[in-house]
Amino acid sequence: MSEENFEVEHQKALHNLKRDLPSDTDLDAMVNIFKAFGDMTRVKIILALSETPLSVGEIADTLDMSQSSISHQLSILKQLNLVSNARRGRNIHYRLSDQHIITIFNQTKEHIIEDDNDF
Amino acid sequence: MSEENFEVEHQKALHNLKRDLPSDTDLDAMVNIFKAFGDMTRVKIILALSETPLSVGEIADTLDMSQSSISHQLSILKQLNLVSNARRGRNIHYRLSDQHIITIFNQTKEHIIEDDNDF
DNA sequence: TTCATATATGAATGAATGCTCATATATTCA
DNA sequence: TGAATATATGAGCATTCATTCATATATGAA
Repeated sequence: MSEENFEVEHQKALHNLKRDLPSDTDLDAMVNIFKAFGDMTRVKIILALSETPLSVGEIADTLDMSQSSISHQLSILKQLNLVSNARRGRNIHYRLSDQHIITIFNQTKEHIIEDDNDF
Repeated sequence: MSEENFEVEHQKALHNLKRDLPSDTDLDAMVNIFKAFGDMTRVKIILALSETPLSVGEIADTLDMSQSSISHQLSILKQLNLVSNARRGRNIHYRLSDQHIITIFNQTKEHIIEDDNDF
């Protein structure tokens, strides 16, 4: 494409952008999910749950963190429908609510790996 | 699977978890990328750049935000190799450095959509 | 070189957020 | 029912972080 054509196309795209960009309301759900993924504790919880359902105590044990902290984080993940829970005898077991989550994690890992190849 | 077998498998998985969970160092890169995605401004920047390369000023204009704010956010995205830049005459044009990013966004959108179907 | 334009950057500030501590709630077992 | 165990929750605190403001740097035009 010629330089002039690039400019023309660029201006067209630029003009449409402001109109076409999703609104805050539309993006909110996505941003909130990424916020949830942007914390080491929550990522570890998710990775653990991707192996097997776990009780709050088991997660706290596995991650060497307080019961309270894990419970707080689980409530955030639950509110976003990233995990679900169910009582199982004396405990409450949490599980991933959607396998998409792991796909997203893997995709991100791939991005990082390709990045490292730049050296 | 019987209840007893479930318990046995569960205990095995639990035992392996602590050993197999990636370390903070391993997860750091991923968490940082998700942190970057967990901000409305940066998400909008990325969505805009997915349409066409843009200068700092054009992005600020499109998002109705200050030049300084956009520049700060771009420097974060650049440090994570999510965008790259190149001078183009008087301006500096930024572009997405990897199409993976859009794939991740779309995957996340799908998660949200499936979620909504629960009602 | 001098002026104008585009971008980057450091400090300051207010808001958001993760953890802890104390405590409330809920379930099981004796 | 009462004690023990598991989980949830609210307040407080320290930290992180996004934006603003002021200013520095860099390029192009005259």
